[in-house]
Amino acid sequence: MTDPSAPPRFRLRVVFGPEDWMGPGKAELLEHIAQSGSISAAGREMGMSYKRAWQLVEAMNEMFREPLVHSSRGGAHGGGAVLTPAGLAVLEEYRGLEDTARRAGAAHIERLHSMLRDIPDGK
Amino acid sequence: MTDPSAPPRFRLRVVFGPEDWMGPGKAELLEHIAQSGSISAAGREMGMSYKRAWQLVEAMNEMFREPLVHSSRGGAHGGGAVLTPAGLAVLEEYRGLEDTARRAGAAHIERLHSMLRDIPDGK
DNA sequence: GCTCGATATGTTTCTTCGGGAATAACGGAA
DNA sequence: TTCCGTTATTCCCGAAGAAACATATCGAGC
Repeated sequence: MTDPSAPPRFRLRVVFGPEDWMGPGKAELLEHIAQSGSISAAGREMGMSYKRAWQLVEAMNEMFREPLVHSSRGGAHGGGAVLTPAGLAVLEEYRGLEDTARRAGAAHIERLHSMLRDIPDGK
Repeated sequence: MTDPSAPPRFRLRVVFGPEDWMGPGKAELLEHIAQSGSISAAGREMGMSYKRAWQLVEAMNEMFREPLVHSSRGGAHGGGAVLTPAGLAVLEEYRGLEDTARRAGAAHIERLHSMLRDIPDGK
């Protein structure tokens, strides 16, 4: 989850309620599902157990009016999962939020960064 | 930590490295220390153990070039803690970042919010 | 109808995190 | 010099959550 090699500068979680929130992990999971067409493959790519990946998917499917991920069992390759239009919309909205917030707060972040003891890197 | 009564809409963590980050909890702790003049009182007010509060203070003091909290033992009332100028600066910078990011992303958040299954409240 | 790969779900084990208790140090004030 | 309330630090333990393991289910294709 927390990538030790290239740490993200910015983590943003939108909290709607005690059980309902949208954050970086879920967004990344949606992206991997969209790309791989599989929950298990997405989890594997993220170093996340299938169970946890599935739990996150279930949580997202329940918190939004329409499910974000459509999954199917059996069949030619055992099954798979795809993003619904709602899933794609939520993902893009979240990514847009991240970009917007990051750009708007860049000056603040830079100022905080410059106050650190050991600056990890100039850029 | 997660307030059940009035859930915040927005949680923002600036990650500088695996060990170094600044988030809502640390910011709130700084505020309570500034107000109460005591680490233990601040922790108590936040429903946080003294141990944890102190650990967070230590982490902040080490990650920034200058310590954010100056603490002293003994004396008239047993001791206390105050924010250094650096502490005040970091706090204000973080709050500024939060405000800026929240305002900039308000439209995105509102759109995500409207896609929820059960909208907690109209406003 | 058997196989295969992925979804779906339960069970058990393990690790991590934080709380709580216990203790020491400190220094002004009575 | 004794008292007091806070900082500082260590140790033990329980709860929470993730990981690991174990099955069951499904459906196209062979």
